[in-house]
Amino acid sequence: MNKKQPLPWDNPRFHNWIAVARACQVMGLSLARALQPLDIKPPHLDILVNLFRTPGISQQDLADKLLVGRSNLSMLLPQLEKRGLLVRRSDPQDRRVLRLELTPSGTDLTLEAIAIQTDLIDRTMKTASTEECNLVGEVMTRIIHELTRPDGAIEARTEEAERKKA
Amino acid sequence: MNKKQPLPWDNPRFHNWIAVARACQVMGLSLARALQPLDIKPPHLDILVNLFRTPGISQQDLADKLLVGRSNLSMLLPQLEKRGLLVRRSDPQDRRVLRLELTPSGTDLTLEAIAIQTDLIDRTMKTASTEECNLVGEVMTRIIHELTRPDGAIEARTEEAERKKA
DNA sequence: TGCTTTTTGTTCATGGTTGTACAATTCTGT
DNA sequence: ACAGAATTGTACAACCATGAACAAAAAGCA
Repeated sequence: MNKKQPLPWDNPRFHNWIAVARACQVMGLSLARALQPLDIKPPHLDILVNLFRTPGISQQDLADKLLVGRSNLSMLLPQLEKRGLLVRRSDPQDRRVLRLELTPSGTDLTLEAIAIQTDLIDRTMKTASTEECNLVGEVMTRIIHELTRPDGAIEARTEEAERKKA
Repeated sequence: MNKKQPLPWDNPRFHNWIAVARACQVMGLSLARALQPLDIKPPHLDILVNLFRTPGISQQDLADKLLVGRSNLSMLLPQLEKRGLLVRRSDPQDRRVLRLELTPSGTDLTLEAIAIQTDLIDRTMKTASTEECNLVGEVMTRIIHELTRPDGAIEARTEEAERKKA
């Protein structure tokens, strides 16, 4: 039954990717800790940064960008709105969508959070040269493109997505 | 108030790290999908692989390796044990600890899952040469070491951890 | 030995994420 | 114009992960 299964510990792609995954995990934990003083978590930061760079985006488009379910944003956004960090304005052109925008205080908080994140990344990668960083980013970009191709291994097999194909 | 906050979009360390984070996210989603036929999820795979490579490990040591809370394993392990994938044998030397070990069928499933993961990684990184992979792993390893230093930004600030310092 | 402290695993309340079901709105094709 | 399909956001139940509180066992120390 075992159709030749050599263990992959010596496979360069395999074990180096494992290092990538672990680095992401520890970076995520460190970021969560570094953001505690601002009382936000990494998912909130993702939202805020996207709103900063793309004001007026809809909840659905934001969910697509972040690769999370839109129900997730339906829970998170009202909570950030109550904190006065953003506003959800109904679009007169299409009354289904809510256009998202940072408030001034939301923009301030976002800039603070970005500074914290940038500082963490800079300190963490201080031993990597610009050329090394660019090569890493190059490899990662190819991975992302490979996995997000239309036939890629990424789309969730939900009923809604199945119907969309038909 | 704004003490010079240039936006980091052009900072090589910053934007290349963002690519790393996104690659990890899409790879995690893809792995979850690829593992569906085996009815396990990435966290289960992490557990199984560690048990495969370190038989007889205790729950606490496993939690430390995986960087998750031990209460998490207290929920997950009995469920994997009920599926017959592993056994938890009480240590006669120290009757507090439970020694974890894969069953034969657990080993089989682990090998299948590793094959699936290896295949996914190989396909995804096929455009990256061995040298590129090794450089990526090198950079990631330095990041991990930087973040897991004793004074690093990783340890959770829990009451238990605070007491340990005193 | 006795007493305190530490360690291990479990239980439980809390909060986060997901997918599904649903109402409101817009689009499509005839 | 109008009925059916598609899209947007919400509500909800299920599942996962976490930290705190706890009981049992071991270790440290007088």
